[in-house]
Amino acid sequence: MVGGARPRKQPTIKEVAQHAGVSPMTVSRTLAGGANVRPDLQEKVLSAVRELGYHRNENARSLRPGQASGLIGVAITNLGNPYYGNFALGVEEVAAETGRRIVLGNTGGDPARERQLVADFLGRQVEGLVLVPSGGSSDHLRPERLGDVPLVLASRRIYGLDVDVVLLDDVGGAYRGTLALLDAGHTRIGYLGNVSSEFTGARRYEGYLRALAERGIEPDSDLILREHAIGSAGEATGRLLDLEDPPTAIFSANNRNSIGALREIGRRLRSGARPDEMPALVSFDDFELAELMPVPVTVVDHDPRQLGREAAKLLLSRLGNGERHQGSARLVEMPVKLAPAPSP
Amino acid sequence: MVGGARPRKQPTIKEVAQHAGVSPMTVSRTLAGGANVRPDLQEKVLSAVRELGYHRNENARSLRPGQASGLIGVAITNLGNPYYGNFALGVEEVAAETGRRIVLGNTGGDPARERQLVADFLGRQVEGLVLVPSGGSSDHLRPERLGDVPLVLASRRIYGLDVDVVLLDDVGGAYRGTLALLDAGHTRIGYLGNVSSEFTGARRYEGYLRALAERGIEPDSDLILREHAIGSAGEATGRLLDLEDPPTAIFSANNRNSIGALREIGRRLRSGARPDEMPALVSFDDFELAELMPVPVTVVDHDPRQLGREAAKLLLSRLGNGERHQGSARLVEMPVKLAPAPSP
DNA sequence: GGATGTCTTGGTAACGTTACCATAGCGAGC
DNA sequence: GCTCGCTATGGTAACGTTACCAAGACATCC
Repeated sequence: MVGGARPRKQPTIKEVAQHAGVSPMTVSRTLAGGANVRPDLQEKVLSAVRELGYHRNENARSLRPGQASGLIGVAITNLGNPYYGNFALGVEEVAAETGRRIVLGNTGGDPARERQLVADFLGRQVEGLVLVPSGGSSDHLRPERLGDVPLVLASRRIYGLDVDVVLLDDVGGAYRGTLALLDAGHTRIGYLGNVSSEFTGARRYEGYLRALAERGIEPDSDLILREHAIGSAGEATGRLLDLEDPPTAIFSANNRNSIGALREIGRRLRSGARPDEMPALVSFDDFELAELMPVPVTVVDHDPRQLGREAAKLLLSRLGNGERHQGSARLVEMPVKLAPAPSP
Repeated sequence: MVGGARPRKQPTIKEVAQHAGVSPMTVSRTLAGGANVRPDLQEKVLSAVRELGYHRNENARSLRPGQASGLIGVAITNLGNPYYGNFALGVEEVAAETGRRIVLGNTGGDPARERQLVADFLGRQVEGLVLVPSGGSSDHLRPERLGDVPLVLASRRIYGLDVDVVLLDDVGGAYRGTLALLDAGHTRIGYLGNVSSEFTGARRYEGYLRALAERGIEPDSDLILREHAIGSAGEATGRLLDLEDPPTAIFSANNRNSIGALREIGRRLRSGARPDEMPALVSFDDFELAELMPVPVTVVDHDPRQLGREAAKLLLSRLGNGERHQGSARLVEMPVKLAPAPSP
């Protein structure tokens, strides 16, 4: 085993041709399906391919005019977050169904990094871009910069940019989640807001307000914590619970906030607080084992993978055939659903 | 806005050259750093680049001999799982630090899909491969198939394949987790096994057995459920709890099993079971809010992102400079740690 | 048998880029 | 003034691939 054959560089079509005793064109034709190539030659070619471990050089292939690269550029803010992981998975699946691959970049929410990634993707001749925007300037996404490469935005839209967008039904989900608390008899409902994404944060807040308004309840600014300055969701929850007239329920606009809130609630219960003093919780974003929590938790559930699939489908429809699909920008809102909540 | 400029195809270096009134070579040199190009021409070139929105065609660039593609192929089993999402993030980060990008494919654990992805990656001239193997034949990973493209395996190793591997310290983690239960006075410790990955499953089982052996406890086959035939972790937990002499603690070999076990425990508590009748749990794989669970949960915590970073570093070290790093295969085991456990 | 058509094969050029070579300009040194 | 050396610029070829064209082989049909 030791000192075995040196790794060889990838063989070219020329070498395969030589090995099979035919011209490169015959190899090319065979690999393209074998039309108008004698079966015996095809076999010779295919066994040469197997023997040498040959793979067509896709980069060289995509160089030829009219040949697409088969790459989709995907830039998301945090791959480690299961939400975006599933989103990327959805994009990957749909891309794979058409034989395409994704080049993936993590922006970490940094606009500079996003610009860099987009430039790199364009250099790699991606056929399209799927992007979870990081905020900041959107100059690098203007049509004259992207040329003929279509773009789909996800989770967040950029005003003034006329491109396809996929979003969750943030407003509807927050509305229905809040309404569920109101229907259960709660009238003092805290709002735990969104630091990470102002756009979805604003939309979810809108849903919360709409539900309150519908029941004629005036929003109480003491109960609404959506500032960036808040140290953590746990701390914010503590502030809500320490109010003179604390909320009996909390609407939490995202996963991170929900986890923080539950941690704080857990701390207080361990310190001797009575369970019926603790608020019920509605969480935008699902999380596991919600049913085992010490307070009733309702989740606004959604499917980020489906969101990714939808984004990819929008993108692919813009690639279509030769002539670009020229329809105007579309906005897709994916439905969310309330998971059955234990009564408060 | 409507009927605005048609999207143009990506400009070429030739068009930039024409626009700037120089030759393509001067453009190329300018973009390569500008050595031996008059400053005034450089400026002309750069403004033509900006004006046309030009990006170098990396595919064409990588066609030239000696030029690397800057792509790393990454194939994982399930991007939606935060474990693999974070793993991929780690690989992406390290790749990005050297200006490389990752092409990502999801195998879904399907060996055929894995073969297909690897072939595609090779066709795209990736500089290296990072793979979470799906099992099945490994013919497509033999050195003569990969040529000069280095491979790093993660989470699972393939015997007979002499390549770099990164693993968690599965044995040690399971050993220490089980030992913690023994130290807390448990003697009947159930084992909830791994369906998804036989390799890590076997290693974790080994750690469990080692801990028992060290304390002179004979493993009881009634307490050990690691068959594929088990319907679900919840059902398996039910079987353990329904034993005449049920375990007072359970070691669960992965996240999925832990969640299933906790769901079953939750069901029984809601049906009136007494909390002190329920087993303590040690879970290999962290999960959020473990501290809020109705039974004491200790987790064997680890950092999949770091695992990904390590995998990428091993890979990059094989790329090094011109001549391939020829050292023999390395095996890296990433440390895990026990999260502080509430006493049982 | 000759014209016509179909099938098979190979040569050539081009995709976008840059290493290499050639050339021109210019200042320094004798 | 002539060479030498250096800088700046451009032309050419090649990377691996395949569309297109040309040409040969062979069968078909009148």
